Amino acid sequence: MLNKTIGKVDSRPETAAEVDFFRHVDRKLPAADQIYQGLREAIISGGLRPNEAISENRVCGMFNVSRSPVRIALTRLAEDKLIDIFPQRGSFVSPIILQKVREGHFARVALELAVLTEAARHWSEKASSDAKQAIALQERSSKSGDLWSFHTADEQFHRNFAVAAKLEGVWDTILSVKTHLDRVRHLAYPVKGHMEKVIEEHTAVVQHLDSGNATDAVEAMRQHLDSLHTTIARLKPLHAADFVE
Amino acid sequence: MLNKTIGKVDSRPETAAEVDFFRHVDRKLPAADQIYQGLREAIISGGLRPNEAISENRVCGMFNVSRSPVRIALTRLAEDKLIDIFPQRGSFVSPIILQKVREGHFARVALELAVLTEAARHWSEKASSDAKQAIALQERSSKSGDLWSFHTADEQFHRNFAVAAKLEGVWDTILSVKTHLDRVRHLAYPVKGHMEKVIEEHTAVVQHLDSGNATDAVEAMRQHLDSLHTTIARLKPLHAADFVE
DNA sequence: CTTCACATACTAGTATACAAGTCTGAGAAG
DNA sequence: CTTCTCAGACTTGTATACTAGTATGTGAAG
Repeated sequence: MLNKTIGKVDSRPETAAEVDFFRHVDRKLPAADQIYQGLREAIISGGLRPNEAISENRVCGMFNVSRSPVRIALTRLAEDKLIDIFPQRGSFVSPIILQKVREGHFARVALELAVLTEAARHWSEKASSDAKQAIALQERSSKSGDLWSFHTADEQFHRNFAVAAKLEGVWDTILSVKTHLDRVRHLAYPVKGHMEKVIEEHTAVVQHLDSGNATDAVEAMRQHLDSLHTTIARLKPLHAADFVE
Repeated sequence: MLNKTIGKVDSRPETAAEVDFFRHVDRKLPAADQIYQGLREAIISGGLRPNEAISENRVCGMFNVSRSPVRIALTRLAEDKLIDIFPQRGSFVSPIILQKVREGHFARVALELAVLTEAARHWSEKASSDAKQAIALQERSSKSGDLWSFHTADEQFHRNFAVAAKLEGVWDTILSVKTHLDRVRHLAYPVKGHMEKVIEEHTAVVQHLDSGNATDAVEAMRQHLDSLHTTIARLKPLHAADFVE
């Protein structure tokens, strides 16, 4: 089925990033979606580094597909500002743009606090147990040192409030504004004690909600979210080459 | 340059919507972007109606291009939830999903009020005159009855606050959450007195800011944004076939 | 008349071919 | 050695060909 072009690309040696992150796509599902998700995770988690060249043909080799689905995926990543496409010149992983991180943080705080206020009005046994389950998952990931599973459990925790507020669609918006924060966050995870601190702050938010104190829960969440600011200040000098603005 | 396939499609009669909204693309700029923008405007403004079939080949005929850039554009529209793609079955303009409208409204209010609060802290002569200029533009569009230019002037007015707050990127987020609201809004414009009311409310917000009263400005903006709720309640029975949920 | 089988004409997903701009390096001219 | 030219190997953008799944209408069987 695949012609010589694919065969040639497939037979060349792959870089470490490609071996670690990418496997052949499931042919029963749309290839473009799998490529988009795979590249997105790789960029956010740092497997593909800022300013790294990422030509369409290279991605074809990573996933063993043609350029058609690859182009769809790259266009979506460009819309997310995770890559920059320069026509006839190349495509590159975006640097981490500090202005975008600031704006993403601003939007995330506004949305999450509004959602949390609404979630407090609908707080239930189920919402509480779902939140605690997500925290337990983070504790396991923290002990085993699995950064990506800690990250997904974190998202599950925050997403719960949107579900509880019956505003699940707003979570998709939060996810998209969070994108550039997450790139910074993944630089912070290796820091000793970071995961434990996050778990403590999550626990505090749920305790306030369980005791019916919405105002304190919102304030605890605001502090939790704002702790990213100090993280950025600490990381900026360590990764100057990956940041702009 | 173009082959017989395009020629054939090009020679068939076009529907009213196609004649009104679509012209050949500018070959100096990326076709996919122009197709995306053109279709997006057509869907939001109602030129392409909810549930209308919109196959890739049909779009090829509208813009006189091949399927490659069309697929890019349709994929992006699907991500915006403006169309639904059913593999091997067809693509269709999404119905107006009331849950998405509610969630979009919730997110927009949270973001715009946060932005406005920040803008008030940086309020300046220039910001004030820019806002008044956008209002003047809306007055002209209102008198001439140009719905789309009224809409773009409305966006310019709201965008000003993001610029004043030095959070221009947040406006892009507001734009994307606004999408489904705008589809409803365009059904509302023909209502007598609607545009005049919007202009009054905009004027009130600027007056509060000019007199340094941030709290009143935020409250006036909240009322302005919430007026959409009554609009939806009024429109829902008139367009039941276009709405779901 | 009803129902089932199948040819046909769609659909979107994927692969490939071609177009056109950009960078780079080799080699000749000075 | 320096500088210019140009061929060739990239890049993304666009067009076309092919794959496979789906809807529909026609005609035969009952």
